Amino acid sequence: MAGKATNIPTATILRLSIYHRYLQSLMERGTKVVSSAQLANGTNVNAAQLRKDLSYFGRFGVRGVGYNVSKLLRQIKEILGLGKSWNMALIGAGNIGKALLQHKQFENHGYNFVLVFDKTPFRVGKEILPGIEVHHIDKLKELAATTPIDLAVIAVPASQAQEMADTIIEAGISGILNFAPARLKVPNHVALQHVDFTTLLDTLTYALSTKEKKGAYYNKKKEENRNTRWDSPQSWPDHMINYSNLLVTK
Amino acid sequence: MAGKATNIPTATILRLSIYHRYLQSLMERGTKVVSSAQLANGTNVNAAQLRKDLSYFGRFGVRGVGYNVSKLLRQIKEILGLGKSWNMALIGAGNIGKALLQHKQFENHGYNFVLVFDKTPFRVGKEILPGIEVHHIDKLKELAATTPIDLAVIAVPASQAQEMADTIIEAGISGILNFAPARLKVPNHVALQHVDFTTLLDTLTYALSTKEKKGAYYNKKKEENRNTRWDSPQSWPDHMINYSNLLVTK
DNA sequence: GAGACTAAGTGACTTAATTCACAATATATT
DNA sequence: AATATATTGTGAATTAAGTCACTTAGTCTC
Repeated sequence: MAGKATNIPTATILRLSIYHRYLQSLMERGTKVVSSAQLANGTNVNAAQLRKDLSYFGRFGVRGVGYNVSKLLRQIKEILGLGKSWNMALIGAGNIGKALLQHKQFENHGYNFVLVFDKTPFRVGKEILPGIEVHHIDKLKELAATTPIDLAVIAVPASQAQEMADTIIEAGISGILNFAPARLKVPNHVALQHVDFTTLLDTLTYALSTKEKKGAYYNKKKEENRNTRWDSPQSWPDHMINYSNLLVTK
Repeated sequence: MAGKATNIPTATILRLSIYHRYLQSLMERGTKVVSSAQLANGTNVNAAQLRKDLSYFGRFGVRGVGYNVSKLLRQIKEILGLGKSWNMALIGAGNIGKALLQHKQFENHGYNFVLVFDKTPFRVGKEILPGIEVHHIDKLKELAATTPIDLAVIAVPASQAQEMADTIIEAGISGILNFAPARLKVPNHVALQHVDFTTLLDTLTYALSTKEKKGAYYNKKKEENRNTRWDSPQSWPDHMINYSNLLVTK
């Protein structure tokens, strides 16, 4: 059935974005049609899962044939709300903030920083980049009234992050991408994602530590593959691909 | 039972890191003892889940009392493999890479960039920061032999990311944090995490779009809370906290 | 246009993660 | 030392996510 009202797994949305990106690269390469197996392989996903992910939203393929690349691309854009351009405010003009501002990828995808805020005295009022002035965070609500903001990106120290989030929400913004190492509390209508460097690194060290200590959490299941060498980088044999680095951030 | 060999959910490891950080802040504030309820509240997690997370590794609390902050902190450090310091190589000395190099948080947590690589001619051989020279990526294997590297951070364009990952793995490094917008394939013994800005943003726009269109995916379940106002930032009423931004990256 | 073939779509099943709810065990109090 | 109270630890129940395997519906060939 098309476009069910069933609960859509959060992970599905994330994968949709990944399919989207891969489809774009197929598009650029001039590929017209793609099968669920190919698309799944290119994004490290199970083919049935890909089909199920799409099935939450409709029927986009042709049986016996596959998916039309440009059509599916358009449809995923529609689902995710891409296609239009989104205004973002950067909160925090430090190292990370500045790097994000200069990150080309964002504008290519329709994400544009239109306002920058900080509260550190020596930053406020300065031009952080040619043509981009840093405003005091107190002006957020006022400026957001004239320049509508869809999303806010928090890149301040942990100690200030919650306070910034509250300010952002009070200004009527209801999407937040948080780079500060702190788990924010936001009311239910606000969409929130965390980018948490050290937490991700910690999961890596855990993996490395257990490998050393117990000798291969990994190898347990895959011991039979020992003879299968992986000497040809670029295309690891399928059974050696690491599907295990799942990640959850609340 | 303590320290079971049961399969430990990946999400548990991630939350352990989050508890760890919160415990550190409690420590700094001088708190000696904390209950699962407090700790869970501070990290936006269900108290039973926190206890279960810990139970995979042992029994760390005292019934009727709670957890000793410094003791639990030490034990989580032990589990995650923190405590020692980890050598990292940065692959890609562009905007993001440079920002990561300057990111103080890393050294505070025992993560140190000891080598920087790139392949862009005008960057190689230059000092990207005082005292830090950029090496050509071809030297990775050679230099990694003298300076042991635990983790590699990829911050190159998507088109080069897989190639870099292969090089890294060939040099014997088996932990990767990838900032490039591409899903990498790595053999099973390699631990991998993705930091995928646009994908995260896409999940936010999805949330915003569906809210607009269908009017509240969110409110459905929480309609009864409409009368409960959230006018006091900093402490949103519990039932309004957004627990829904789960995230998965394969 | 009949038969062979391919690949989407999906209900049923399996596996994994989360939450409940209560027994176990500690402290504090009188 | 008996009772009240607090809070952990965990088996059992629940909910959610992922995979299998089959049905359906297209295209292609002769």
